[in-house]
Amino acid sequence: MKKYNIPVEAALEVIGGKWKVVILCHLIKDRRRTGELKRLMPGITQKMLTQQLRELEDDGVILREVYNQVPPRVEYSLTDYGWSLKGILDSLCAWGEQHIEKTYPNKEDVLVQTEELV
Amino acid sequence: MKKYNIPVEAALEVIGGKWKVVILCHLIKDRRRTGELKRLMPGITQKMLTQQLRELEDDGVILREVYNQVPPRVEYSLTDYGWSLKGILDSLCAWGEQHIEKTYPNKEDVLVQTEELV
DNA sequence: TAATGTAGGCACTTTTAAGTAACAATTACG
DNA sequence: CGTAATTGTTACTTAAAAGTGCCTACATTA
Repeated sequence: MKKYNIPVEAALEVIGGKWKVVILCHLIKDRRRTGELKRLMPGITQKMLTQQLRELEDDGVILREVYNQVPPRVEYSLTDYGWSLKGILDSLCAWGEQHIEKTYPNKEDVLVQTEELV
Repeated sequence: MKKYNIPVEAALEVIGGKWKVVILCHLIKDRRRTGELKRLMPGITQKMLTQQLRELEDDGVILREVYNQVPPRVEYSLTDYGWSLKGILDSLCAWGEQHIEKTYPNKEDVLVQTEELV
């Protein structure tokens, strides 16, 4: 069984890694289907997306809903437990914004325009 | 120059990875010297510790102070900018605690007793 | 004189994370 | 009948993160 030295490590195991926080930040705004998430995250590969979504699902923070259609339609959303991360995610997003502003004079240089993709 | 799709990625670049949040959680309680941090984080190697501390220093969230002594004495502490992460770190720690409680019936099984090390 | 304690560097190896590419399933549509 | 659309799997490869072992410096202390 996994051992932690301090409790925060347990949180990192759930939302750690390169993609999970980003995925959750999108799902906090809206439920999304797979293809939408892929478009919102131009860098991610199909494999990584599926893998991260599975792990988040296993940890109980997101819900995967399959609609019986062809072509298939799968939607992801936060569970109640996932919503308990809202405070953290909001703070992280806000901190990231002001960090960019602090670090780069004009954030247009570092921020890819994604709004259009939403 | 690094490009982000959403601002939160900038935050992850500063506090992402396996160790940085843990380091910051310790420094938020107290300033620490290198050896203390190493004892508080039994899993970390000297190399990783130094490396992560350097990066945190470069990002302006921690301060490295060298005392001119032999054997050397180096102390790390949060900068003002580092303190702006307090909300996030506190929330993460709290979430980790309740996640352990939710996930494991008795947390003694997963939490290594570190209190004695402090 | 030789060992101790502290912080850290460096070269190298291993492990883990992430990326690539090809393929499956299914039905509507032209 | 062949193709597009959507989600996902699998085997393989590459890149990044982390770990290992050995080395330095130097005043103090035994």
